[in-house]
Amino acid sequence: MKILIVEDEPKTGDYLRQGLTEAGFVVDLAREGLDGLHLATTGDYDLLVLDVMLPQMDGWAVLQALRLAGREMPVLFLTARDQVEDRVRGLELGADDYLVKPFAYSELLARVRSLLRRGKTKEPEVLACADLELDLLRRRATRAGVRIDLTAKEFALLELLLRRRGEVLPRSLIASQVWDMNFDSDTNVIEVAVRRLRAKVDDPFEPKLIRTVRGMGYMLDADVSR
Amino acid sequence: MKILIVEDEPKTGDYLRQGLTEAGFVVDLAREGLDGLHLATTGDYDLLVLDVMLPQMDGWAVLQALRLAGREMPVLFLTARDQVEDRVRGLELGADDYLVKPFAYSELLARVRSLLRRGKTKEPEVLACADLELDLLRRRATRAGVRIDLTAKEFALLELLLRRRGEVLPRSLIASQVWDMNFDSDTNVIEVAVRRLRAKVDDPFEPKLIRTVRGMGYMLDADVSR
DNA sequence: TCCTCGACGATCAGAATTTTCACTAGCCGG
DNA sequence: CCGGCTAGTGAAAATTCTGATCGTCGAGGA
Repeated sequence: MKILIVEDEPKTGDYLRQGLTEAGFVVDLAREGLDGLHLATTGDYDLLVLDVMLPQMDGWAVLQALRLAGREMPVLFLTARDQVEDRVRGLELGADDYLVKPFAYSELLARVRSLLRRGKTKEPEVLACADLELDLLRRRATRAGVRIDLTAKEFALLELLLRRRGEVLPRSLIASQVWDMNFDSDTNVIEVAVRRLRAKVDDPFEPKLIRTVRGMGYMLDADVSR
Repeated sequence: MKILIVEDEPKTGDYLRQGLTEAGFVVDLAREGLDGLHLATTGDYDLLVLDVMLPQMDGWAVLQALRLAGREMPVLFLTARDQVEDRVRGLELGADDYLVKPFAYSELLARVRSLLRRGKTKEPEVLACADLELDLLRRRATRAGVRIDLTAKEFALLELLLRRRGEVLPRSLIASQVWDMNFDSDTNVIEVAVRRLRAKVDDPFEPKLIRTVRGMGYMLDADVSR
């Protein structure tokens, strides 16, 4: 798998190159937009990692030119915090996913792998259940059209519940997914987290979506039965 | 590599078995102390994962009997939170490392690998520099004999600094090790974390050990030069 | 059927930790 | 000596965890 990185900032560029190389990809790195565009149109890359902020020719311009040239490989955009609007703009131009700096290495790998796996077929970037929606790209939730701000843990928990909607998720699973923890033990972080999530997502609305399954775990479902 | 787990609590047991199996180990699981002891003395295991709390025959008893029988394989003890005293007791009896429940999967793997790697040769479990000591097992720091309580992040940071004592650690390295983050960006978490660590570890003492290397990063050293 | 007990989950407030933000101080090159 | 950049600082905000207590469901017995 060949990946092209277009990133002017040396540290980030090296970090990306090293990280992706270690993960077994073949990586090229362009330090500025024009070089990047040139390489991207000539070379045979499976994925492009593209910084939004570039001197001279910025990320959008590169992306636009690339698409005009008929190149359809998936593109992972790197954007700085508080540039969420960039994302929307980029999405319209045909970016495939976003990563907000600073980001965790595990996050980077996950996105890259996901993009490569699905190729051009975009996987749903919005999870939904009844009137509850979770936009994975914008990292934002909505219920009945009302925007809901979620913290990292809340987001992770809701994402898990939505991805496995209709299934009962045992605490141990939730713990291992959301906390990377083995739970045995004497803490009730999960209950508290569910409480917080409910307060935002269920309390002000009907019907209640997060259901407790006694002795088993939690389930998210729009089912009206009983 | 063959590992024996002795754990009565089904969830934890299954979690451990599954986790270690997936990591490529051959795993046996005993549900109670006596079974565990029997298997451990008969079978040919490279490592024992032993819960402290067991019905009938508890972890210490198993360990003791095992050592009496001349079995010298490394032992990883599982203890519940707030049982730090258990640790001391276990250490005296010849346990090799501890894991406090609940624990992260990554933590488990790290400990297991480390124990297997070093075999019977215990690697230093206390890092030190001048009169500053960091006890990795008890997760406790000490300076000039004074005990210092550290938070998770503080501990991780200090451990990193101590492990690479005398080296200048660039921010990007610290970020990737302690935060698993790519830093680019506009936050100063590292500065703040260093500040907090200094407040505990350096402010009340002399000489100052954590040095700032302008434009480069941070370094921990007892060097008196300049 | 109704009651009681015990286990499990819910809830809340407070504490601890971590992050963000705004501002200050210090170093370095010109 | 003057900016301009880098690091230090303090305080507030945000998030997460802990611990205590309360409520509720359901099994089993009266």
